Amino acid sequence: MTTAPRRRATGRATLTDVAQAAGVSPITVSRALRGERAVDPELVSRVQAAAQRLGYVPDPAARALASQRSSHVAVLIPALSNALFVDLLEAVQRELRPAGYQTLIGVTHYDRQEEEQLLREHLLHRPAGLIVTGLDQAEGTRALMARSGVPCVHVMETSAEPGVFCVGFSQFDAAAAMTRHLLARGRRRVAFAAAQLDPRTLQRLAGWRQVMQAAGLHDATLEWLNPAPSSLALGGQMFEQIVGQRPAVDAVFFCNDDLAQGALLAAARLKVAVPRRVAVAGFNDLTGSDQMLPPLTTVRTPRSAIGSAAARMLLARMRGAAVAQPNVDLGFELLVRDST
Amino acid sequence: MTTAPRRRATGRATLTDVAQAAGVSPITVSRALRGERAVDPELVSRVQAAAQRLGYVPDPAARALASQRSSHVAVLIPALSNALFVDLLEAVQRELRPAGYQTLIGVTHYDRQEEEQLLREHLLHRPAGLIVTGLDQAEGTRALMARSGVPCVHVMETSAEPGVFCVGFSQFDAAAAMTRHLLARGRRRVAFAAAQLDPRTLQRLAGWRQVMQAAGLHDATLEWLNPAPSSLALGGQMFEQIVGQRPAVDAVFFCNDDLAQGALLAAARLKVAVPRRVAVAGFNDLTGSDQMLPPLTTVRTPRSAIGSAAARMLLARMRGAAVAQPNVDLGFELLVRDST
DNA sequence: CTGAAAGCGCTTACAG
DNA sequence: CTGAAAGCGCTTACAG
Repeated sequence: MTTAPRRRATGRATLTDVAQAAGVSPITVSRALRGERAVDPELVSRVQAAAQRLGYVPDPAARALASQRSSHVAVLIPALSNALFVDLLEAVQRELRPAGYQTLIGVTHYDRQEEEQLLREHLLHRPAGLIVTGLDQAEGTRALMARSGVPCVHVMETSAEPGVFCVGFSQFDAAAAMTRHLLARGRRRVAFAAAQLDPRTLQRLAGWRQVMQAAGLHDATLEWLNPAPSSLALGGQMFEQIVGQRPAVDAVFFCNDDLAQGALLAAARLKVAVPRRVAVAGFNDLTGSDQMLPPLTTVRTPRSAIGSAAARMLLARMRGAAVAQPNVDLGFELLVRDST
Repeated sequence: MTTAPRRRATGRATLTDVAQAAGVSPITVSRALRGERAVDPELVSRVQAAAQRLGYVPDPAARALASQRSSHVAVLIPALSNALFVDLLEAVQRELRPAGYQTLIGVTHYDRQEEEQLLREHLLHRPAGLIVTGLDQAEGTRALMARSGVPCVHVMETSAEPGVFCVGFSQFDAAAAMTRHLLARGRRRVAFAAAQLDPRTLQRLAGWRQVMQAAGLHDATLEWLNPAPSSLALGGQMFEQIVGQRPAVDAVFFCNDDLAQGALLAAARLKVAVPRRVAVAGFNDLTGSDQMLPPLTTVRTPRSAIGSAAARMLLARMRGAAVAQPNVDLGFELLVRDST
């Protein structure tokens, strides 16, 4: 017959309960359960059995207080309204949850000040790890991150900078590839239309620009940049303006699929033939792009794979393991459909 | 000249530091800062000044350990891929963050078992509050919630059940209103097309059914139910099937806008005139519905208002305040555009 | 490989 | 209205 376990106020078994049941000291239970340091295999199994029997689950608050490190991972993303980041997030959670980490989501709204403020708040909770979008943090943000010593992984971009851990792909190359595709299709006046104008959008702009310049086709009137948030409605407006004001334009490369989808809808409304009169291309392959009329040519970006890889890299860093490849480029795929 | 504050290992000032600086006991600092119980106003301001000066921020882990309650609020939603819940979430965070609570998001994927598992995990962290979607929890989930004693608010539906706190609207009434609108437009064979088939979708089905039956127009062949997740592609397929197999149908009421958007795109592809030959209606007024061709008639649902109100209600419950109205109905709005 | 001691930074009763 | 004591449930050095 086993002794009835002592229970704390909340009714949950404690480390001490397990220790008594297993006939060892609490610290041994702690070590056995965490798999830290060498513990006699026989004791380990005795402890595990006792923990199992008592339904023991470590108290995250106590653990955080004693170790000065919580079981939270903070993930900073620009927006939840962009399906891109939802995919990223789901992949991150899928890796982190089974490993015992809780994901705290911070939405920066594409604002570096808000990002810094969010980071500051999250740091108070001593997160075990950090995932942040992009590499373009404010001075203060970088300083906070460095000072905190919390392991961090950047997502969506790549970097060769030493000491920086990141998983992403080359936004520049992806945009260049799409631009080359349009030129290969015989298009000459390829406009670039962008909204939001966050760092990754500007990298795409640069990729487009370089290919256009190399082809001797670049022209400032082909750049349509709008700092407003990306949306179907804005894409429609931009498209209407472009074909209205620059009838010679024979292709529009939008920096994001929602803009391109809006453009396709506007083209139907305005009876502008796509791709006959003007080709339309997007970026990211968001939901619905394959359903458009015509289906949208776009760039498929590996955000789920990025989320998984970043989470696994972070997991390694959090347990102090070495990371063989600190800069992972997951590439992209040109998805040629009927709109170009 | 002020004494240099003692600092803990992490470099952060502690409650004791503030107490020394203010010349009071730690417990008085704790009470003064939390505004709990009566503390001499003069001491309060002295404490606040000291805290300010030392840049004191309470340690969430210590607080959670001592009080057996964390500063987390867990929010359980079915999916992040439905823009509806993203809007809800953003509103919730907007209320909770300034109040000092962190939001932990749990995605159930419309699965009651997964919901129960998620709740179980979150409960280990002793959340201060809980927001859950709908009222249709599994037995075990209900038991866990009741036993935990954690204040909870349900969202998206309404309930008259005593002891249940909820903020939402009548899914049944909203669907009934849309159906009546279609009948008022002279439509007679109004199909109802739904995916996912979660509880709220089934309530909409019931609303449609009741109006159709009351009008003597109900017919089982008008019900198109598909348990697969809702998507543009599925909406297109369903629309194609309906007009193909039931040419007499003169309206299709989709349970969600993404399905209806897909239907509109399919209609364009199939050259089915909307609304002339068949009217199309949706639900939720998601992004893009106003950009469709023709713009989609739908029901605008107040998810942001629901998120804010639910968060405020939870805030009241967490501080032990009485909630005057435990069952808040925020209504809905029929948005008649050109597709009906 | 294992343990006794101390401590993480708060809050909860219990006194006065 | 204020405080001294105890404790929340763990982990971190420090010994052996």
